[in-house]
Amino acid sequence: MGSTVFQNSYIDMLLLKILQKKDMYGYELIQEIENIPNSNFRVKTGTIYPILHTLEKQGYVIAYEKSENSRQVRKYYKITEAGKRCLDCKIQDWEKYSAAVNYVLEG
Amino acid sequence: MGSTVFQNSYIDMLLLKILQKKDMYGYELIQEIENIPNSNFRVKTGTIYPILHTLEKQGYVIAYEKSENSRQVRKYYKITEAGKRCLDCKIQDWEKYSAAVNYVLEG
DNA sequence: CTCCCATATGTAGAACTTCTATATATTAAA
DNA sequence: TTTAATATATAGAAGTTCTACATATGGGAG
Repeated sequence: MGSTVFQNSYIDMLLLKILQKKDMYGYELIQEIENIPNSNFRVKTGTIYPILHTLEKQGYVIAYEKSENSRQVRKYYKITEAGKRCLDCKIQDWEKYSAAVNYVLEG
Repeated sequence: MGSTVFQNSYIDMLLLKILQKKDMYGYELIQEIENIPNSNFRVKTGTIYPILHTLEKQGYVIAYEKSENSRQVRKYYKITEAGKRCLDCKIQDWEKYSAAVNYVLEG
């Protein structure tokens, strides 16, 4: 089955994990990721919006629009139960992957 | 500059790290990676040989042919000083990356 | 001896993921 | 009023890995 271990940067996992804490809109997620301390992470809009659309198609998040105190409408994303299960899988994959990499580095 | 944090699966790093321990040929490296315990890593010949050729062009490894006790000629790869410096950089990148991912997962 | 499988290296093209570049619209500040 | 930050979006390029195939040697089974 899917041993696509080496074609996975775990952005999806990070997005789902962040959304597990609270609903956010795309632009907010970009800043959240770029503000991870000591990371220097950079995610482009051309990366994140398509990923969010895909996660939505897969049923891992649900999108809804919300306008706070003005006409400005933002598209919020909420993690679903399926998304939480998917997140658990991806976390397991990550732990297995990072443990294996660290095994080589320490061996 | 290169903040391409999310397009790096660290196969190069693993190869260089393994070659730091001892010289190996391509097929041997594949088995070495696939035998990492609890990893399920799978690397295809179509992945590893081009990467080795690239590492060679970059001057991070040197290739030499060796035939042990028969006509069978194998292409061994040896890490260079530049390769060792590159490895140190990649390890630092990995540690930064994995620490940041774990920060999100634990946060 | 011959067939098959594991070993061993290699390449072309597909597929997937992320980046670059651009477009559009709103809001706040200079 | 014009600039920058906010906010979403898409097309096409670039980078990385995978699939599939080609080729060749060596060892074991029959």
